[in-house]
Amino acid sequence: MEMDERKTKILQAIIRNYLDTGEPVGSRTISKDTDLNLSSATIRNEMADLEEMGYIIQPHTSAGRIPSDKGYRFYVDTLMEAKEQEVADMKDMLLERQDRLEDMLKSVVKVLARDTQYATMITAPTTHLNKLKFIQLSRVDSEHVLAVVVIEGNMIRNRMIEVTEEIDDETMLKLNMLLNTALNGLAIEQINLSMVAKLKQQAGIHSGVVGDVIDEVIETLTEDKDLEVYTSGTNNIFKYPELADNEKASKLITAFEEKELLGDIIQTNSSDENTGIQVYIGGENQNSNMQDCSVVTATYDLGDGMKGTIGIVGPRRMDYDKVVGTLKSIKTKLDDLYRKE
Amino acid sequence: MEMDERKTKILQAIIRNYLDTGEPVGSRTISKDTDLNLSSATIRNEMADLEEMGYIIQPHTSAGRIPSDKGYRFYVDTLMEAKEQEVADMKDMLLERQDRLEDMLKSVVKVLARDTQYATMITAPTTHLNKLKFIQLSRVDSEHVLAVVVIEGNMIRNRMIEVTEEIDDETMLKLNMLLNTALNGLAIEQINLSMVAKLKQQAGIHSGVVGDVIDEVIETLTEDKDLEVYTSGTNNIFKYPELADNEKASKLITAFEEKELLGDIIQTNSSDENTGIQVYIGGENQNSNMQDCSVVTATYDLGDGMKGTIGIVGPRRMDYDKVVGTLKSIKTKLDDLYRKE
DNA sequence: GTTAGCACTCTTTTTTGGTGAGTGCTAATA
DNA sequence: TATTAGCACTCACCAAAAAAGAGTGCTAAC
Repeated sequence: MEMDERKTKILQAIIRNYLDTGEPVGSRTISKDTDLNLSSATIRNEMADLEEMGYIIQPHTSAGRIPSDKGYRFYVDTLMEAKEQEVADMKDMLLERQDRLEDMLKSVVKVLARDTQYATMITAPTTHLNKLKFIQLSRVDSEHVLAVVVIEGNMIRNRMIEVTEEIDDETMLKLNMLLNTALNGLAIEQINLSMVAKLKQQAGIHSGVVGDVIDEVIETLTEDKDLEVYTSGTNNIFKYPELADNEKASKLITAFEEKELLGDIIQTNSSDENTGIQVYIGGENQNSNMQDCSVVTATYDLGDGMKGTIGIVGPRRMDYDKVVGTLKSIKTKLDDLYRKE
Repeated sequence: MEMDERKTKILQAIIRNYLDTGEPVGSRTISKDTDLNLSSATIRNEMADLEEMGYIIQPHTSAGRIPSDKGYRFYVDTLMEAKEQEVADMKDMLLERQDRLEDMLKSVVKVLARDTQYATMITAPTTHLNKLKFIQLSRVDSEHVLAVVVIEGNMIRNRMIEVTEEIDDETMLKLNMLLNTALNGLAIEQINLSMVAKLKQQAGIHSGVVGDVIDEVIETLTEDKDLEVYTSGTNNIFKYPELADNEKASKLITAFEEKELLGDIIQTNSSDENTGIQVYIGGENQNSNMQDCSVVTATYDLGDGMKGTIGIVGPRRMDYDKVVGTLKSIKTKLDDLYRKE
């Protein structure tokens, strides 16, 4: 059987209606809602076909139809009209460009959650071309040396190192010189054991400190395991009965608290290169706790290879048009924001 | 009417039983469960008295009794036997002393949630005697200067500052000297406007940079607003029917996501000075979203005035003995841990 | 002071029957 | 041949009724 224009129209009507109401939609409704001028009986025949083709499902005999994952997929891929959505407040918020990236991200998810009424997550950007930019060792007190590591994209990490030996100012300067000269501009692949050994040797009695610093550098460069994730509007899942029963809600809450979702997705990131937006519908989700949800993600890019992901999680019958539109709009805003510099 | 030994025993039996089952407990049960050898009829009389005194409540005629907040309070204050509880895994975990405080805290809440089956939170320690220990300015590239601020207790903050003017190494050194000499060892109260003005003046054309650094210093010293909070086991609330209905769960989830609870509590911190442990039962909670919960908090102290709070949130009928015991044990472990140095 | 006995209350569960939305199928229609 | 009217049938949903159970308060006896 083939999809023709009339079937498409009917499917679209069914999905639109279901997105609105959340109730199974019957033949009579469609007969009245579309401009096809067909009786409910004819619609029923068509609906039987659509069901056979796998686009819609009947929850039980004598109920209307609801879209299947395949149906939603068809809708998202070919029927949806995602117009860019302005997000209230967002513009002002981004213009202020809060000086702490962290605060900015927190605001974004918060506003996004309030605007869409779904649960939202965002990952802090991680760079994947990780090059070491700068190392600074400073003596804080007689027992502590502070190592500050800055990588391309101005991500900063600190490590307080305990030292047993006394280090005078001059030595400190030398160690700084030594480390910066040797390591600056390098990526993780370019740092090897013999290099480390040589540096330690050059540091003489301070090889311990140098070793610790290098450990920190390596950790910083390879770090993506504990990527920072901010969430907002988790409670929104209770607005959708299909997610709100205890068992499902519990799983979702855990997934949000553990911030596991976006990590999973980023792993398998086959994000659409054109738009940077990806839609995962119900069973399409890898994560078993998300099988009853749809997830829409957007990859944002702050330049310098600093990329992060925004995710919106809602029920299957989420308002894809709006969500995709909103994400598109935010994505471009974020992309532009830092690129302008 | 007065509390006598028999009433106490009966009250204790009622509470113990209710903590176990979550069902209203009837006179017959108590008659069998205690060693008083009294008939259910006698128990009924006593229960009527206990109700009159406000220690127990009858949800409806012809149901058993459940403890009131006052009843729980009596139990916690005088009946409970909180024996220190070993937490499985915890010992090993702390011995390893993960070098990142953050990871350690995350592990603590996680283990705690798994062990108690309640929802848990922990705040990163904040020092309240905030003295500036050390400032380090470094040139990262031609447009960026990195300011690192360390305060007593080795809390570190970074700020990347954009500069328009070129700054050579020597000037950098001078600025560092200037700032450290002027500010080190000071608390927020000791930094005043005229001092800032003078510093800026001494910095000449670099007054902008100095101003930014001082802003960051002030922010760091006063910061306690966005105190870091880690949570775990939020989903545990679904294990207790009295918290699991959608509306209540939603509120709780939000409170956890927004991390508002511990902040509230820390504000009004009248923490028991002897044990550092505090119990808030139902309506005793300030936070309106928590009126159906009990919260047990412990203040831990890493020395140098670095204090943080652990919170365990569960239903009114939480296992106070176990929770208080566990918290005591963890608190002492944390207190000892860093003090040993 | 304690207890047995009993009527009474109130929740919870099960049963029952009715209602309505929606379907699939058949036969008539354009 | 495609569409439609008509109709019997299915099934979730709701409300009312009935039954079961747990526990109480009170009275009278011990």
